[in-house]
Amino acid sequence: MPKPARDEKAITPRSEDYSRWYTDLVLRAKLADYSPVPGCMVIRPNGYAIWERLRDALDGMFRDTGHENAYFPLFIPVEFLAKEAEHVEGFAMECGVVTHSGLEPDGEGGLRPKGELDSPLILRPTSETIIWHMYGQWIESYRDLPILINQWANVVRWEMRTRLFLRTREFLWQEGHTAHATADEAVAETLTILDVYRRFAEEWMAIPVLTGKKTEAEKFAGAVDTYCIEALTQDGRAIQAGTSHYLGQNFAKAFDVTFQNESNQREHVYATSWGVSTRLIGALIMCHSDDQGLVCPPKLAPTEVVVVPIGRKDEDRAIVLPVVERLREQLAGLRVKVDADPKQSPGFKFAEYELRGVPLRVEVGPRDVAAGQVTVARRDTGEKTALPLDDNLGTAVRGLLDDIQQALYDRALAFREQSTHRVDSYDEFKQILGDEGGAGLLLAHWDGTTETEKRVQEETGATIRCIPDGGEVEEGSCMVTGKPSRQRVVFARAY
RNA sequence: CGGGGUGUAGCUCAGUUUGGUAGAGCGCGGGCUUUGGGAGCCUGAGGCCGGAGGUUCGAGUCCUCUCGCCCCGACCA
Repeated sequence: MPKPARDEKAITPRSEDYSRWYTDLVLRAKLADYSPVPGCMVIRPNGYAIWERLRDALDGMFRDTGHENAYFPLFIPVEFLAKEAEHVEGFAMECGVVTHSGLEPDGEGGLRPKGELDSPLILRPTSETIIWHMYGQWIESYRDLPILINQWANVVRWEMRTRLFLRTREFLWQEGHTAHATADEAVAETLTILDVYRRFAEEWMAIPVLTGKKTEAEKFAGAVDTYCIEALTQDGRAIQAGTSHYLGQNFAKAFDVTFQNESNQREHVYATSWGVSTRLIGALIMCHSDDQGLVCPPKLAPTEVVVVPIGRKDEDRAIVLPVVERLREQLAGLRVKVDADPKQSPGFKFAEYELRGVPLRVEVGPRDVAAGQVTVARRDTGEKTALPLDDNLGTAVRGLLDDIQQALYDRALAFREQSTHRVDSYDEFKQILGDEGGAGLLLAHWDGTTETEKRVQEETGATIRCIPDGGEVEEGSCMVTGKPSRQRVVFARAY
């Protein structure tokens, strides 16, 4: 059944099907595309540009906190994975494994793997094992510590159910791996990074996040403690946006990495690891965007301002284009794109740059020039205002970008607050959660056992997202078992 | 791997009931007219109808086999 032309050009509205809206947006905004290999994605220039901004900002923050970059290989000997018991259990099932090298004709016009490797290699699902193998060779004394290394890399996890940016079989991320002489120092490192992640989410992505500790069931395979930043999407689901792990001496013991301390005693090294991935782009989309497409915070937007000159007749262009040039000078230093392509209509361009999430659009037409102004449209609110074409224009535009950055954060925070519920009984919990879909964050008492946590997950689909930091001590009783609890934890359905 | 669905143009799909020249919308190329919210008209290009076998004078359509993909269940940044 043919729909009206207008509908065919729009993406699926959120109210109709949130998950289709998300996929439509990613594809139509040309952020990413499906790959011929199921579960993998191609990150297209529009999406990769966001990743680059995000990466560069984080990279600066890592450097500011004393870290340096390095690169470890994609291939890991399979026996490395076996060395840390919990780690194996967590990752064995989702490892891609390389068993052959070379190809030969299969006799049917195709190719088949040729030489079987003596020992299979795994594609890193994360790099703790190979890194700790190397650290074992690099660390002898406390004088070699700490080691504060980060790497930007791809990793492979053979997931069964995938979604663009949120869960793919190969994804890009950064993984920090640090080695310390004391537990205190390693824990401090874990928390330093957690704070970097929190600040990054809030200040760059304009996403308010909860920070906290994961439960035993949710923590990283091989960690002593996993800390996380957890965000809330518009459809009321929690999304883990970053994790920072205190690994204790688990990997040092597995790889026998020891150092001599100042009193000449041998001790196992203390470790941390921490990471954020291209999933952040998924979180960004789900937190801010609307039915018109991507809404990108100015600080992360590859293009902050798009200038659309209006009018194709030569006399119109003669009036408009000089003004555009003047604008370009006033906006120097900002990421500005001027789209003067005469083959596309202004209306098309408006819709297109809204789809792509450009925070601010400046329209310059003959009517504006005649009135000594330009028309400025905010992506976050859709609001159009006229700005006088004078020497303050550059300042005004910069001010608007700052406003948008702040407004996005404020809006997301208000939404989170309004979507957070304190619940005291399991009945109330189930009622608020409903049968399916996101239902916000539920703060409830929990008895601290994995059994109860699993039961809640099986019965409601909600998981404990974190035991929040700075949570007030409040004597209570577990909503399920009635056993004592001293703090509320955060439950939600999650991505 | 268990349950359900679906394969026809780049995309979304009609056509299959009742076998008879391969279709529409969007997108794409060219031309003219257009330009303040996804422009209009004209004109083109584009298909091994998932694959193999069969029935038939004739198969997108009927029969058999096969393959791919999608959705739902166990895992997950």
